[in-house]
Parts: sequence; structure tokens; C-alpha cells
Amino acid sequence: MNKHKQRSEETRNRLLAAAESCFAQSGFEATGVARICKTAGVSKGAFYHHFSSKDEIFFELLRRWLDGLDHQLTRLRGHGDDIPQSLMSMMDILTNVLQDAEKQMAIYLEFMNRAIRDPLVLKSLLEPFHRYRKYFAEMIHEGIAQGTFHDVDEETAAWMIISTGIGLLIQGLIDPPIEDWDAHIQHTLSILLNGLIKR
Amino acid sequence: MNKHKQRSEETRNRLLAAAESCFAQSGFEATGVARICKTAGVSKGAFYHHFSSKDEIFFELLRRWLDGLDHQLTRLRGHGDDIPQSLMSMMDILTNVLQDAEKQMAIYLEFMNRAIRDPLVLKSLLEPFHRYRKYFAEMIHEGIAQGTFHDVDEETAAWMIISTGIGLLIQGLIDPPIEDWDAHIQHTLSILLNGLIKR
DNA sequence: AAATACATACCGAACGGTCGGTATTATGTG
DNA sequence: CACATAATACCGACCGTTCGGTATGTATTT
Repeated sequence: MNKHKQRSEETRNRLLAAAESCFAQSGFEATGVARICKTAGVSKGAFYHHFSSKDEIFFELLRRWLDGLDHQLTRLRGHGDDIPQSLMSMMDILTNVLQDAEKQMAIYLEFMNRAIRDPLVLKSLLEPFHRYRKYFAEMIHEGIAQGTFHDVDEETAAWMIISTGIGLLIQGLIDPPIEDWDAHIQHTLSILLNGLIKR
Repeated sequence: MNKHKQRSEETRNRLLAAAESCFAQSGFEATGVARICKTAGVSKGAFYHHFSSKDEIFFELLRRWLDGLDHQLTRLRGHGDDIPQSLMSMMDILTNVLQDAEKQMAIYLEFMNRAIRDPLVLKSLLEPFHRYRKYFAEMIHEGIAQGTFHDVDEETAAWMIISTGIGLLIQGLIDPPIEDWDAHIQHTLSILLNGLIKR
């Protein structure tokens, strides 16, 4: 029961990787199951042995991504009460997302694109989205209470932080000559924090 | 020579409207030409009489949208040197885009989604994008020269303004319970300007 | 032998696009 | 004016291809 499991898991991962690459390259609809199989170097039989449909492999991809985000979020949770600093480190998550995805980023757009049409995808996407926003809003609330921040509307500010993240991601996707993501993001965040911090 | 042109143009517009609606609802790939025709209430023959391919009608839609943006941009160009005020009015363009699209917004995502894959779409999208960014950067440069703004990196700030716009659009798409776009955008912009204006 | 992990061959549906034909309108001629 | 001719706008059956998915067979491990 070992050789089987090993081989099986490897095939499954190859399929997932291939699907991710194909979806990022051509989008969900334009990608055929046949091409995923060819990219993975396996047959259609193998595909339908591991996944019941093209949809299912997409959902599995989405699930893994969201799990990764969640993992990063919980790892960063609550260390110290220097709010601006915490905000900065929260945004490191974004940096990670932007950097380690790089060429595969296009699949995020695919996630969003499907989310608009498919309520199930929407729900999966929205839940962590809201968690993020809530978390940001709490931090800003705390910052205001401490007197560090201006008395801005917390919800709006949280919205804006996420907006900035999404905007950066998409601009990075569409207009890619970004040499130094890290510096760019730092720059952007400092402007954003400037708008929040009292001086 | 009149009845023909009239009827023809109306059919063409019906097809364009139908295509816009279908693409927004289901995406480009998932929308069949047949459904566009059915929505428009005309035959396939009519479709291929007016457009040489499904691609072409998509490009026409994109072209019209970009033309609209350009029109709004040129109408607002250079009136007064109150930089923050000008910036605010520039952002009115965004408000317009967000509001008058509303239900049809999803097609913007489709534009972006295709831009990643199709160099031609990308070029069409990128050019006005760059124009916007350049324009914002110039305004910020002027603001810095006037002493109104902090000495931030102009390019980064321009990037950020656009990022905010895109982020708002996408969040509005995915997470729609926005009752009052106008107030929301005003709020957001004031935070952004806070980060730029000296006090 | 039984089960697992795949490969191959194939199916019906749906796709974008074509094509021969018709109905309506504009135009040239007497 | 009448009437033939040409051009335009449109119809809808149809074609080749590709798609997601299935049915069935085979090799390998337990």
C-alpha cells in the first residue's frame, strides 16, 4: 500500500501543478482537460481517477491557495502593539503573495473572475477576505484609540488597505516591469500610513 | 439609403449591447455567439454580417469603453492649479466608471483577464493606463513643487492612486453591498490625500 | 485473487464559423 | 411614372472540430 500511494500522490500533484499553470496561462474555460493531462504527462484516465471533473481540480487549487493565506495570517497574528509596525508586517503577506506567485499570478484573476459567476467560489473567496478586513479594521481601531492614527472611518480604511493590495497585484500583472517589488510596496505603504498616522 | 443604414445600425447596437451583457454575465469564453444573437433577437447571419468574429465584437466593446474614458479624461484636463482639488475631480472619473457600469462591471474584469493573454488587448489597455499614470504623476510633481505635497516618489504615488481605483472596483464587484459609492470613494480619497498633503 | 492506478478509445453535445438563399430598399433607364 | 437591376441586411440549416466526460482494458502492487 506504499508504492501505490506514493505514485498516486505524485500524479495528483503533477496534475494540480499542470492545471495551475494552464489556468494561469489560458484561463479556466480556454484550458482543456486534455492539455492539463499532456502538461502533467499523464492520461485522461489518470485525471478522472483523481478528480471527478474539471471544476473539482479548480476548487482544489482555490482551496489550497486560501489555506496558504490562512496559514500566513495566523502565523502573524498578534505580536506587539506597535500598530503601524503590525500593519506593515501584515502587508508582508501581500509581498509574499506577489513574489512567490510571480508568473502564476494570473490564476488569482481567474479566481476572481469565477467568483463573480459562481456563488460557491464567491463564498470561499469572500470569507477570508472579510477576515482580513475585520482584522485590519481592528488594528486601525486600536491605533485610533492609542492616538496614533487620525480618527478615520475604520471600515473604509480597511477597505482601502485591501484595495491597495489588489490594485498592486493587478497592476503588477498587467504592467509587469516591476524590478523591485519590495521597495515598491514599502513606498506605497509609507504613503498609505502617512494618511493614517498623526504627527 | 436611409432605412437601410438606420436598421443596420440598430441591429449592430443591439448586438453590442447583448454581447456586453453576456460577456459580463458569463465571461468571453463561456459565451456562445448563438446566445449573443438570441439575446439581441437576431440571427447568426446578422451577427457575422456585422462582425467578422467573436473576437471582433469583443474588441469593439473594449474600444468603445476606452474611448469613453479618454473622452472623460480630456474633458477634465487642466482647469486651475489647486492640485488636491484637481486630483479629486480626476477621481470623479472613477466614480462615473463605477456607477454607470454597476451591473455590467464584470466586463472590466474580462478585459483584464484577456489582456494578460492577448498582447493586442494588453496594448489597448495599457496605453490609456499609462496616460492616466503619467497625468497623475505630473499633478503630484506639481503639488510637490508648490509645497502642497510631501516629497514622495511621484511614480509610486501615481501607481497607488490607480491601485486604489482598481482595488475599489474589484472589491465592489466581489463584495457588492456598497450602498453609497460616492461617500465611500470620498472617504477613501481623503485618506489617500492625507498621506500626500503637508499640514 | 483483489484492488489500485492508470491508459486508450470513444461518445454526444456544443462550439465558432460558413453558405446558399430571401426580403427589403436603393438606383439606373426609358 | 414604371420597371428592371443591383446592393444591402438578414436568415437558419449546416459543417468540421473540439470539448468534458465515460467505458473498458491492462499492468502493477498487495
